[in-house]
Amino acid sequence: MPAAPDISDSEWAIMEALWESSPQTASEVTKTLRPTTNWAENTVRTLLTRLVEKGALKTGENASGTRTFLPAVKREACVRAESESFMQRIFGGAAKPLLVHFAQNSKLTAEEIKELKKLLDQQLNS
Amino acid sequence: MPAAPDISDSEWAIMEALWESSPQTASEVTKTLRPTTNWAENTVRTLLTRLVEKGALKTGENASGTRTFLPAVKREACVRAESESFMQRIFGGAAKPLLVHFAQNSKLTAEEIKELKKLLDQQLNS
DNA sequence: ACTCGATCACTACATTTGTAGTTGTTAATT
DNA sequence: AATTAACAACTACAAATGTAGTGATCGAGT
Repeated sequence: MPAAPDISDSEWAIMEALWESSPQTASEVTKTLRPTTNWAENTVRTLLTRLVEKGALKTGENASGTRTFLPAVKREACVRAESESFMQRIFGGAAKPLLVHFAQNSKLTAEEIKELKKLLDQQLNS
Repeated sequence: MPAAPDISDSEWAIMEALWESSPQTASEVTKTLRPTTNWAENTVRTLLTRLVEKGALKTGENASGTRTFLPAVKREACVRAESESFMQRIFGGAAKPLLVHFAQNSKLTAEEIKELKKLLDQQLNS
């Protein structure tokens, strides 16, 4: 599996669309994102091209011979990479202060808190 | 308190140095960061200037009349802003998946897990 | 007074990012 | 066949970022 490339903000939106459902053609992606971004189709095409260059996407063809795009890297890998670099940048690489920060600054429901506690317990036996 | 401005990667290193100890002159900051970054003094000066323009730093003078720099925004506010935008970008703004991710992907010690659980409990009564 | 090192204020310049526009080709439609 | 709509491939261009270099000034030491 290829290393997760650097994916910018706008590019991330494109990736999400394709992780969500792929393959898609450029115009399909544009339509998918239209409600949120309102980008011109050429903008989407530029981003798609850049993502292919970066190795984040691969291309194929649909039945009518139109180029389609699909992820070449797993979302989970990219999330891990971005998370790692964020944690490094802001929390000096330490997970605990990060978790403390988000635990304190988010309004979590009682239900969510219960689940998180359970998850932490599972981390213990491993 | 001023809104937290956008602080880039390199700039963040400068801010950390000054949150850690301020005021500092440009050459002091350079020396402070030298071990980690090895930046030329002019690089540091450029970043300092940009941060002042952005309103992230203020300037003063030391006894010898040399310009000094000090934070104009609190670290905690910047951490919150960066964290917020990261959570938005990668986890669609939802805290729980983020917490799940980091809880699962970090090797936490038993001690840390205990502390985090306690912290989560405190979130309950509030 | 001259020189040297520190400080300042500008300028420089390649990359990356955000956001398109322009041109050429092709396939479907009158 | 001419028109038009998609699609593809380039080109555009400003702002932000990373990383300095240059030239002017000023105060300290010789």
